[in-house]
Amino acid sequence: MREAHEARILAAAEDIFAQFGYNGAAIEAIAERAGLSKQNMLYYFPSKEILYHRVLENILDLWLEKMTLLAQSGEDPASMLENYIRGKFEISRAHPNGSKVFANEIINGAPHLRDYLRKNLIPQLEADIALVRGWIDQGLMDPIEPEHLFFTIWAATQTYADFSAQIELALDKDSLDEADFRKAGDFLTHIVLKGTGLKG
Amino acid sequence: MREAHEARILAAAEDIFAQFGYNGAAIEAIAERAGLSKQNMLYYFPSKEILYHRVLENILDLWLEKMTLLAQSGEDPASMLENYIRGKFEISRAHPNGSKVFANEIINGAPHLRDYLRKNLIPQLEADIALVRGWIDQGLMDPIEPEHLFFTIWAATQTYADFSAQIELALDKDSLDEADFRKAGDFLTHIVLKGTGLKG
DNA sequence: GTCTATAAGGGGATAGAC
DNA sequence: GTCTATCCCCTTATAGAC
Repeated sequence: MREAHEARILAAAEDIFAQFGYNGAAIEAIAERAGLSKQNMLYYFPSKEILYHRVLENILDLWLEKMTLLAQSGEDPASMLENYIRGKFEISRAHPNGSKVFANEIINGAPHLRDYLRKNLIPQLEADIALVRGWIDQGLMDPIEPEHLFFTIWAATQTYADFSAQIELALDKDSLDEADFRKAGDFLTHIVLKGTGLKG
Repeated sequence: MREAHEARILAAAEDIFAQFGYNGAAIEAIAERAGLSKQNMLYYFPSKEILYHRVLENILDLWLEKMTLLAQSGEDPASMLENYIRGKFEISRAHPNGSKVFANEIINGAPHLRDYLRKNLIPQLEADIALVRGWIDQGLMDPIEPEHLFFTIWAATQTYADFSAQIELALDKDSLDEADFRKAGDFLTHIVLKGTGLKG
């Protein structure tokens, strides 16, 4: 019972925070979307701040769990990198609102998130960078700067969630479907693998 | 006099809107940064909404003026595309806060901007896409989907402005300098030109 | 053009009955 | 756990003197 309510509230909060940002989101709007009164929702999440933290946490746990290059199952660099890219697109497709909440937070300087990122994201990134450097040292890959490879992949995959309004406008569609994400994945995979010298 | 005040207010507004979003930005904070009282600022810009519109307008005019592939002076596709990429990086470097205001707006569904983009951005994009299609038809370039090329370039260049908090954390720097932007530009240029078959 | 004062509303949070 | 009622602060915007 409590669990079901919390889940509905968290889902509603993700939507509203994504659309209006932290300050623009009214907790009353979140409660309404979850089918509760504002006061009742405050029984489950005593403050807006606490609710927001929980939403951010959920997204980040999901991301960090799945999104390390090292966790990819491929045998060779090209397929590991492709798996990583496809995986990030899949998260963007499946959780666009979570991505938007995160994006809002980072754009505003990551006031709630700085420490969490330093402790959790950065170490993963360092390990992935070391892996790529190894590939370069072995002559498997062009001598690019691995940091910028990751920044570019993150940006290019998340843009289909975060900037969907602009992309929908450009593609003249009401919403992006799986085919759009597949094409985007095809494109990025193509230029990353070929562009880094890993393939063709 | 009026002009000088308006310019200071607009600059301050860009900073504050970038950091706090539309709703989170207090006009008093903007006024303070501009060195005026809130009431006095309201003499120049009668409402928050009007001020925000002016800030958005300024950014977009700058972007649209400079950022069409067709406007690049290069002779061949590779140098035109490189100029385009370098130009977008330069705007990100020079106007990070403008980029953030724009990003906030798009993430939140572009409520103030939808019509403007449809009228101004989309036609430019269509023309640029047609140009790239021409290169593909002439066999100068791999048969990629031009839309996604542009989405990727936009995302990868703007991320150094919008997500600077994350990137600074990853690079362990207080702020990004020209060298960082140059390296980012080198990387993106390399994988785009090589990845699309335009070079090397 | 700039100031003091204040109206008007929204929204987060609490109190307390049931 | 849910409801009614309410407090209180923050913020936008206006009124009016100088």
